[in-house]
Amino acid sequence: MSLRHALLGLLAQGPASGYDLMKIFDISLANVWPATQSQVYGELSRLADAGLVKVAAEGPRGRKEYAIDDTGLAELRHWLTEVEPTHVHRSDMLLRVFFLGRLDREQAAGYLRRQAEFAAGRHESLAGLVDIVSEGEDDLSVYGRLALEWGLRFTNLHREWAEWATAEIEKWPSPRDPLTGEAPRETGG
Amino acid sequence: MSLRHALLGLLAQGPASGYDLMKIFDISLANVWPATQSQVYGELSRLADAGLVKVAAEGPRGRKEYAIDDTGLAELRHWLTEVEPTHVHRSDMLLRVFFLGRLDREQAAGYLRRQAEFAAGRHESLAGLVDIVSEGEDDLSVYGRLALEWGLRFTNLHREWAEWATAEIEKWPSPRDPLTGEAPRETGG
DNA sequence: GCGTTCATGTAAAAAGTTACATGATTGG
DNA sequence: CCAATCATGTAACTTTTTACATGAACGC
Repeated sequence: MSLRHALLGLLAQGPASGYDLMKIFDISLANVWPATQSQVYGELSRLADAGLVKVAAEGPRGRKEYAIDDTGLAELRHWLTEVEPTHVHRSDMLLRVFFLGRLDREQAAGYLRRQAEFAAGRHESLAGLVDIVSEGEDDLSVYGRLALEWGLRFTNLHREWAEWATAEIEKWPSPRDPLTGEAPRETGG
Repeated sequence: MSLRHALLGLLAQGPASGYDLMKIFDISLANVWPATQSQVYGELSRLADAGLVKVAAEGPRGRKEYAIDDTGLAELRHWLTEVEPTHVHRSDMLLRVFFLGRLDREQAAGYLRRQAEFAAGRHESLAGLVDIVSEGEDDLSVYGRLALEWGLRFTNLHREWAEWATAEIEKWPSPRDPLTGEAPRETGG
């Protein structure tokens, strides 16, 4: 139920509408916990039903400003201090790696090279965030910078690993056909 | 639809039952794409309905051995070469980091220290896999070793980052209360 | 007036989790 | 014969994705 806690965490900074939260989400939390508009609005309703937040004010265009309640704050604190992170990672990028043996060596190396390039680009775009985020002294900015540092290290690891893996593959001499040196599988199925 | 492709990828190595696949999953793919028994059996049925795999043999205890079809192989190759990885990461561990400002400095540092320990433990358990996995010369082992290297680097990054972040927090002098040096928030809500 | 931004929702489908249910076969 | 392993499935629920639908208010 992390989306729920993400919303509680943001509302702990101060009241906000679903629309506001969605924007904050997109610029700050999307890298660690993406959420869609439809999810955010739905979860806010459920949060209000459960009494963890309440509609503190209504504005133009049906705007509802939500504020966190004491039960919400307690739940947030409980989640932060008592609930072990799940540490479940899914990566379709790494999943593909297991099956790279279905491709010939060049294609497999190409895949990894593209991953290195992707990671380099992602690293640059995160690096561009550093200046923007370095201003704020609010909790979200201060702690967000720790998460950003994680992102910089991660994208760097990603690139380095992919470059290493590319080189690794390229130095294997077509392992399954030592006699001819030919690649065992070609593009056509 | 990565689960589908994970199953196709495993079946590309040779025929297997849902039960077999589940075991292979648990020891090799679970770190990059966890799946439950109920998901595997369900997806195999759908895969068979879609004509990407077929039941090649039936054994004792209702065992169904699935084999990949040409359409399945084509779909696997298409996924490997044409479909961009989504690069969507969810981490409730990092999500919590954004909200660490709700805790006092010691609690926040404690959280990060626990993450460093967790990562160290995970690293050790992956390192233990190296010997086991270093034998196989089949595709899954050969390429799985690349993924394992990723895991070793990742857990190492995780630990280093968490240690860095702990130190970072500990050197902040209760930033929101420079006059008294007292922590601005205490444990009680 | 008109385009942009603000603002909220619903519906359906896909994916993933948890729990339950059932029973055959094998090895000691 | 009995425990462990093999083996498959269903049901209910939660979470996430995608698409659609609607309209008010603001600024120029």
